[in-house]
Amino acid sequence: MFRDSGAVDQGRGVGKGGPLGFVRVRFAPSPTGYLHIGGVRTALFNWLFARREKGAFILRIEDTDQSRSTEEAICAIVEGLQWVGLDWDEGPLRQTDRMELYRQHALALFEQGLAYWCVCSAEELEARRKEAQAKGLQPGYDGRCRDRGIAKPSGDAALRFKAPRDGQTVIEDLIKGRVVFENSLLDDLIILRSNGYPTYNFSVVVDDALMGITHVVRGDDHLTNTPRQIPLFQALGFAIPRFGHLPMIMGADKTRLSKRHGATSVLAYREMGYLPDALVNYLVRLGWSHGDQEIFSLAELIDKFSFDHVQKSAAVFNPEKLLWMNAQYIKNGEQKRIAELLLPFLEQAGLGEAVKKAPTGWAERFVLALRERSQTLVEMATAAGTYLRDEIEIDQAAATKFLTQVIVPSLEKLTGRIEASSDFAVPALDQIFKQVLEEDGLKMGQLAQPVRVALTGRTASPGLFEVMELLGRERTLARLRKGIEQAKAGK
RNA sequence: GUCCCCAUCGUCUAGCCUGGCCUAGGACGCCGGCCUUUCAAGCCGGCAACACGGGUUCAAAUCCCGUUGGGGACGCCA
Repeated sequence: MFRDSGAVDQGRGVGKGGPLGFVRVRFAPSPTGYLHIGGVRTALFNWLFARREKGAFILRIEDTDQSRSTEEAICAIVEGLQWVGLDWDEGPLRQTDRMELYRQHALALFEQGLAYWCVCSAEELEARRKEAQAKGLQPGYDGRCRDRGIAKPSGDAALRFKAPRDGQTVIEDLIKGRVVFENSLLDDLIILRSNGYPTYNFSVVVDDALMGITHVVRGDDHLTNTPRQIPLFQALGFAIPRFGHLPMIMGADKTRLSKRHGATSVLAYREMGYLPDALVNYLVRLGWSHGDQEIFSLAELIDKFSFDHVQKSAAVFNPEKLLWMNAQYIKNGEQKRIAELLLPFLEQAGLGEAVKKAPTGWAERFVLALRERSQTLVEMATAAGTYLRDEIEIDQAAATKFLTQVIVPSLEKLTGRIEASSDFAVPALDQIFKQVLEEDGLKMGQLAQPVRVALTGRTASPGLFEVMELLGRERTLARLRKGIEQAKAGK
C-alpha cells in the first residue's frame, strides 16, 4: 500500500540550505477518520508550493494518540491523496515509528534544565482548569511543579517544557503577516505524557526539525500553537522554519465545515462522480486567486501558485460552484479519459455487461453526446441506462403530449424508410428525416419530439441522430415501432 | 473570560501593500433574452457588495484608530 519511501534519513540535519535553498514541506494529518476536504486543501497548497519550488513534499502521519488513530484512517488518507493526484516524495512516515527520537529529545531538555517532571494528575489539572475558568482566570497550568526539582518521579509523571515567561514571540507568517504573542500568557506545556508518548506540540517540532522542514504550512487553527512551538525549536537548538497559516473552510452557516454541511470526505466526492481535477481546481480557488481566472490546469497552478495571493479570511464551501466546476471538467475533458472514469459508474449502475457488448467506441460516443448535459459521472451513468437497456419506461405525460394518433403516419413512414435504408450513419438519417418532414408538411419539432419520446421515453435528450447512433439500428427501430403502437392507442 | 486571526455582491474573489484609472471588475447561483429538433451547452443582458463610526488627505474600498460582527485557540487531542 505504501509507496517506497526511499532513503529517509531521520537524523538529517536541519533546514539544509536554509532560506532560498531547497524547500521541504509536509502534510501531517492525524489518522482519526477519513481524509477531510479541508485537509486536502492544506495538502494541496503544500504540494503546489513544493512543486513550484522544486522542493520536497513529505507525508507524515501523526498517530501519537493511540486511542484514536486507526489503520483504516491511514489507508483513507493515502487513497484520498492518491485520488486527487497529490504525490509525496517521502513517507508516509509514522510518528509511532519514531518514539525513541521524541523521548531522547525530551529527556535532553530535562538534562539541560529546560524541562521538568510534573506529578499533577490529569484529574487534578482538569479540576483546577474548571475552577479557574469559573472564576474567570487563565485556564492554563499554574506551574506548581516547575521549581520542585523532581529528579526521578516515583509514580506517574509528565514532562513539561519550561516555556519562556517574558518577552514576545513573533511570527512572520507567510499568509497573515506579522503576528505577536506575549510569552507571559503561555503556560508550561506537557511534552511527554506520563505514558511515555510525546504530545503533539512536541512531536511536530522534533519532526519538522529533523526532517528539515523549511516551511510549515497548515490550517490557521494552528496559529496559536506556533508561539508554543517556536521556543521548543530554540530550546532544542534547531533552526526555526517559516510558518504559513491557511484560512479555514466553513459551511454555509459560517461554522467549521463538518458532516452537517454534506459530504466532507474526499473519497465521498469520488463516489458522487466528481473528477479529481475539478475538486482540486475548486479547492485551490477557495482561498487563492490569480486575477479573474477560474479554471487552471495543474501545470498552470504549479506555475502560478504563491502564498502572496492566498486569502487571509475563512471561505465558505459552496457545493454549487464545485458542481459547476465539475461540469466544466466533464465537458472539456479528454473524451477518452472521461469514458474510462465513467466505466466504474456504469458497472455500479448494472450496465457493465451492456457496455462491453456495445460496439467499439460506444462509451466515447456516449460521453460526447452527454457531456454537456451531465454535472457528475453518476448523472452520466444514470443517463446511460436509456441507451443500454432493452426496455425503457416512457414518461406518461410525454407520451400523452407527443405520441398521438395524428403523428402515426409520419412515424410509420420514417420507421419504414430507416428500415429500408442500408445506411444508418447520421447524414443518411438526417436526409431521411428531412424528406419525411417535407413530404408530410411538418416542422422539425412536430416530428422530432414524438420520435424523441419513442426513442428515449422523455422530452429531453441529446440530438436525435446522436441518440439513434447510440441506440443502434435495431434498438432504434424497435423503439420506434413501440412508440407507434403507443401513439395508435393514444388520442 | 483571555489571547490570536479576519471583514468587498447570498457565495468564491479582483482591486488594498505602492490612495485618484472604481460609475467597484470577474465567477457560481438566480432572473430575462438569443440560438435551437427538446434538454443542455454557448452567447448577451439584469439583480446584487466596499460592516459601522471617527480620523489623515485636495482625494480613501485602499492608510490610522475605535466599535460591531464572524472565526480560531486556551487538553497528559492533533
